[in-house]
Amino acid sequence: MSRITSLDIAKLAGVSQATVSRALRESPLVRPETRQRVQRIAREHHYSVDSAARNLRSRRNRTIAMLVHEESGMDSAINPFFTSLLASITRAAAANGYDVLLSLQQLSENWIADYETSNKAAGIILLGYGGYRDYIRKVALLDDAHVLTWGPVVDGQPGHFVGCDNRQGGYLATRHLLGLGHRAIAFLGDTSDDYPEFQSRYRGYAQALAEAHLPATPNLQCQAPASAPGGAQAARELLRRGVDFSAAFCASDLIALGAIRALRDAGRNVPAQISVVGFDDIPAVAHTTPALTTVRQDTALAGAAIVATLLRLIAGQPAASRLLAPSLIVRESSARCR
Amino acid sequence: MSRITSLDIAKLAGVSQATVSRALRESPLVRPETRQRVQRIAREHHYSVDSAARNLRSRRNRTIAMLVHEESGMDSAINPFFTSLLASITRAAAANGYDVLLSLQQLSENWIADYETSNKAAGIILLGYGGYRDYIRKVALLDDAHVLTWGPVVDGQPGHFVGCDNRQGGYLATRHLLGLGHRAIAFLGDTSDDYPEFQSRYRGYAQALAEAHLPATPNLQCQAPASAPGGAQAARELLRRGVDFSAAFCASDLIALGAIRALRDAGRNVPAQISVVGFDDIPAVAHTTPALTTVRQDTALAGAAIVATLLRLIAGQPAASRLLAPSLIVRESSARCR
DNA sequence: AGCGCCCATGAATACGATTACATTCATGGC
DNA sequence: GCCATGAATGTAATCGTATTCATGGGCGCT
Repeated sequence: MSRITSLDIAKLAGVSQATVSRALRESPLVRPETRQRVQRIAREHHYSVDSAARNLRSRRNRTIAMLVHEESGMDSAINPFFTSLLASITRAAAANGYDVLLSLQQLSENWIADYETSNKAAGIILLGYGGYRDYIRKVALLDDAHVLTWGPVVDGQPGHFVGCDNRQGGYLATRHLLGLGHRAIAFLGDTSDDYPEFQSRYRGYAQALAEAHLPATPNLQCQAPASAPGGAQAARELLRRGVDFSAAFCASDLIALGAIRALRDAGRNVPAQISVVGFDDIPAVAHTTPALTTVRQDTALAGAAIVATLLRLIAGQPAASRLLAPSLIVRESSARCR
Repeated sequence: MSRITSLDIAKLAGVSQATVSRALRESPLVRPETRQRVQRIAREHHYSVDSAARNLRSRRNRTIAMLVHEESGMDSAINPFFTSLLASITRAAAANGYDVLLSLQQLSENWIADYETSNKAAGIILLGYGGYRDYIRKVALLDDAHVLTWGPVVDGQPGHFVGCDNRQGGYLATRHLLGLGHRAIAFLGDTSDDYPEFQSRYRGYAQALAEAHLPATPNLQCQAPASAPGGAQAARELLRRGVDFSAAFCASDLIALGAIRALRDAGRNVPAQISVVGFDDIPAVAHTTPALTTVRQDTALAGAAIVATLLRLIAGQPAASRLLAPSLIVRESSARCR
């Protein structure tokens, strides 16, 4: 017994296969009465269009691929921030009638071939490739591909981007701490070229300090890998240096969690003695003790913007890169400076 | 200029299109020399097989769909535990040459039609549908579909399942607390039929108590929605009752985070006065203060088991449901009873 | 009444691969 | 020396739908 096809439905409905195809696609070419009858019969027989045949014949494709960058040595966790982004992208795609293909990728020369050339997806979203600017540039130059990258928008760089205004986020966080009376504010995060987002956050931090006529002391800045252990290590390093500080702006929530950890272990109370601000607003940090003050990237908005932009690219329309405004979420980990 | 096809490659290589197809599929029918030449030419021209045509003609499909249940009113976060499961499933699928289609679904009558009937995927993985047993049963009876559910295995229930041994997890957690000298141990979690996993965890809890000749007092049990606010609310309710307890086993990490929150707000120190154990080992809880003692579900193993089982189903081979053993991760939130 | 036009539908073809079947050529056994 | 065998490749049918082109019938207009 083989699969039921549109031809079977056609026979059952007493029309031609072409009419079935048209009826199911809501074509105005078919009489409403006929359309409804065909649709009813199709439904009753649990028929649904074979997407392979449809894609082949129509030379179109309602799927987008989400490639999440996977560090080679990394364990099985996706960056928690990406989780909610991923969810909202999926939702936005579904709202536009698109399916989402998920893939965790290490850097590889030919995934474009694997996805778009092979007609598996009409477009590609890159998550977490921030540190691979050269790579993205190369991809952007393949103009038969539709690629959108989540990440920092850099003027003059080829390619299409949607990202958070990280500089603005860093600025908001630091202004918040300044407003609480803090003057010695540390920055924890990796500012190497591998993390352009962190660089922008640092820039916002420095800008806020400059506006308050404070120098961005190198002593107060500490390289931290983007993880909780990294944050803990950086905080310990800071304490070891013996510099005085009453607040820390951390380039990610995970760094902040680790830092709080290390500070408490060293007998410093957060926020009573030291205020801490994170970045991302991952789900857990609203419920930790103390609940984390952080910068929220609006993932629902981001997902919608990403999908909308990619669909424009796919449709061949011009699409501008976009920067989304983050917002400050004040919770308990930041307090007035003694 | 149209897409490059296998026919173009055939002309370039001076062979027939059929030979190209065979060469690219590593068929032993084609002479190694020819095969390599064809492959080289295909590579040089960035050719890759059109998956729509391939799927159509071969009536096969190397894609599996992951349907994550989405509560109607829920905000944009996927249950954090699913994130890592999702990652490891994707990884396991890729290792077997399968792509993964991700979809967030509310309950709907015809997603089977949408995915498998329409030939978008060869099989379906259900995540988070634990509370919809009737639904799953109905799906299981459609034997032209290949559906695997992550969730509790119930004897005699139709369908295929891979899940964590929740009872065993609850048992381990409770034994751990008993071993620390606790006698009044609370249970926080929704034990209604909507959460069969939580029911099992509760059963393990009750079993451990019984073995220690302790009753499972209803007073010590508190319904908590599966979220941090739910956990906080349940903890407050428990305090309001005025029952004495020195430890709490929470049915999920989020509940535990909320409970710790509420306990601290009420002036009870964790773990000095009250020990708390969670369930899931979501990424953040290793780094909170205090770091959470919890039951870990091995997601890497789970992902591999899920994919392996589903592929057996797709291949038409018999596949048994599986229960995976969880393990206890002792951190700081549990301490010896005073 | 006759002409043309549009609306609804049918017939036929094309999408790009996989695969059953046919063909060719060399080899070996007798 | 001839036929059977098998390896390597070519030919052609086929997968299920979208779409182009052809067709017929009803309707308005003169």
